[in-house]
Amino acid sequence: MREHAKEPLVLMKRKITRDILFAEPLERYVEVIQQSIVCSIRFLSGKKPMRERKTLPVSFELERYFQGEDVQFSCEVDIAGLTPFQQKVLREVQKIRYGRTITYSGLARTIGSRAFRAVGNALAQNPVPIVIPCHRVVARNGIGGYSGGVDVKARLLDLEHRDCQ
DNA sequence: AGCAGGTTTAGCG
DNA sequence: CGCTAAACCTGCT
Repeated sequence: MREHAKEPLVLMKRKITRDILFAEPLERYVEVIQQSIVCSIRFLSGKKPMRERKTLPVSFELERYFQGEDVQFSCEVDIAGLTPFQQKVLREVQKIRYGRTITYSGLARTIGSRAFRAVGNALAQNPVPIVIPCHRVVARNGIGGYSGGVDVKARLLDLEHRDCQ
């Protein structure tokens, strides 16, 4: 199969920092990548022990978050590459407070749309899970989906909920 | 245009 | 209650 996809020509090489930290509640490693001021986060599936590396401010914030603390993340996120609709969704998600949840359809309503499916799609584009708490968006009858794995979502919600009680 | 998606709702067993 | 099917809206080929 041939691909003639036009690659965006981003050759600017900035300093890239890559941290690794273990999230107890998730029983999983989390990778934090930051170039310049923008960061991205993803969950690693590998289970074998890795060397942790915590240098970035956001890494320490995440560490506190995983200890059950309501953390205000300071890291700057770049969602300029996303569509206006997707940006709208993610910005709205940032307003959801710790321990609270909203449904896909409810979130769609607050941004003046009925596109609950598109909302889910937009959430899947979130480059920074947890910092933009897309796990707090749940299905009307159930937990809904999660790009990083539904079990991760469940553990995140559990972490926030047990702190709330 | 056509299709699929981190849903939702209704309809039926 | 559990399952299936159609509908709604956006984004990617």
